[in-house]
Amino acid sequence: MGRGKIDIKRIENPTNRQVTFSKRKNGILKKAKEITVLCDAKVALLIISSSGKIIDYCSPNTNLIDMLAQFQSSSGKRLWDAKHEYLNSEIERIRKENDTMQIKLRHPKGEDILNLSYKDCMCIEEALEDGLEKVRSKRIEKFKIHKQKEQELEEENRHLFNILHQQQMIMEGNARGMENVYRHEVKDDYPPQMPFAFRVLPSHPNLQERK
Amino acid sequence: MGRGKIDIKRIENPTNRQVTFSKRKNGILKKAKEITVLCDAKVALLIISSSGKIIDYCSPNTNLIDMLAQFQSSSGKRLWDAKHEYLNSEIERIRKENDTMQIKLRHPKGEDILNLSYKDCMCIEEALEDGLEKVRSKRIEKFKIHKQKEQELEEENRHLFNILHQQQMIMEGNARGMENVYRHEVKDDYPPQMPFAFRVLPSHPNLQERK
DNA sequence: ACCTATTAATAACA
DNA sequence: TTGTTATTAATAGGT
Repeated sequence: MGRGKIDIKRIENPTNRQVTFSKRKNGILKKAKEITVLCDAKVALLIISSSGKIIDYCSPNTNLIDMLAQFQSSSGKRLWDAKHEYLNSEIERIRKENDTMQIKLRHPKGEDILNLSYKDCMCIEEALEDGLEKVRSKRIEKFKIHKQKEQELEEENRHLFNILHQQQMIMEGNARGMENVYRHEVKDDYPPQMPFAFRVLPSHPNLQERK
Repeated sequence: MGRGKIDIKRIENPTNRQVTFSKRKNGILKKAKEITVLCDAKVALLIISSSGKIIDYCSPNTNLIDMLAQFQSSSGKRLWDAKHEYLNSEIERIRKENDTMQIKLRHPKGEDILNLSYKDCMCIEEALEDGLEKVRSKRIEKFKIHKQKEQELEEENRHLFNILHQQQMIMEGNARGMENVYRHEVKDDYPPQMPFAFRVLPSHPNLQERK
């Protein structure tokens, strides 16, 4: 059909091929639409040209997913089922792992113990004793570190307090017009308008546990 | 094209519709094959007749899954991606749950403790003390039950032993032709050929823990 | 299934 | 791309 018969083989001329693709694509699309209407059929059509252009069609009374699902279930061929099955089995596997852990998490709380064997019961008890000992020793270790830090901070505080006190003595003396005996030892120039209590606060913040 | 022009509307005569379906189906299939060869295109075609017959075609240089995947990724339309994404997110969610539990399972063993806060450390220690107490009391409970069962079995064993011993005395007496004094008290008739030791075994099986 | 008159599709060209 | 048209291909209706 056309000005001459053609062999059904790849059209080498790219322009020609492109034109033929465009025309025949329309032809197939038309045929697809016709068979759906004439014969009450469902058609899904997907064409990808050599240049990568994608044309798709699906009968209006259905959709691609449904058609593919129907194809899959009735032909037994796998499209996405295989992957779905894999993912589902993976979920089931992890869920089981999860359940096992859930049970293991209850044992240290003393739950679900009675239906265990005496031996398993003993194992849990021993594990708890062992764990308790470890936690306790580590906690004590932590406590010692905190205590040491506290001592260091107190020391530092005391030191800072002394320096500030000294400085304030000088400031106050200076304000009254007295001789500046230790001027060279102090670098900072605090405004002397502030009352003493607001400038020196030897409290102990940061010794409490954060977070 | 044909002996007369037809309107593109549903063919009501079922036989006619079926025949037309068959012919046009072949026509579309031929066109699909031709465009693949002529234009170096890829075609996937799925036709389902009104009676449920499924016809599918896919260009030989590809396959349905690849074509659909290509369609999916380039058109953005969801075929199976949506479900895959859901399943994947579900897997991730459960995995995270899992990881959290893994960590929680390590704490009662005294692991991963040092990077916790002092407060959390104390919490774990207290939970362990509490759990240990519970497990221990339950274990003791179990032990008491076992002990009681053991006593009962020992009692029963003793009783059975006594009966058997009595019976054997009678048997042996009988074998020597002595008078059967307690014949009416014993119902079972043991063959007296066996030596004493093989017949009575007052050992204590089943008192060990099974499983 | 096959036949064939008739319509539909399309190859080549513009 | 789109349109035209000579020519081939598809197919409706009948067997």
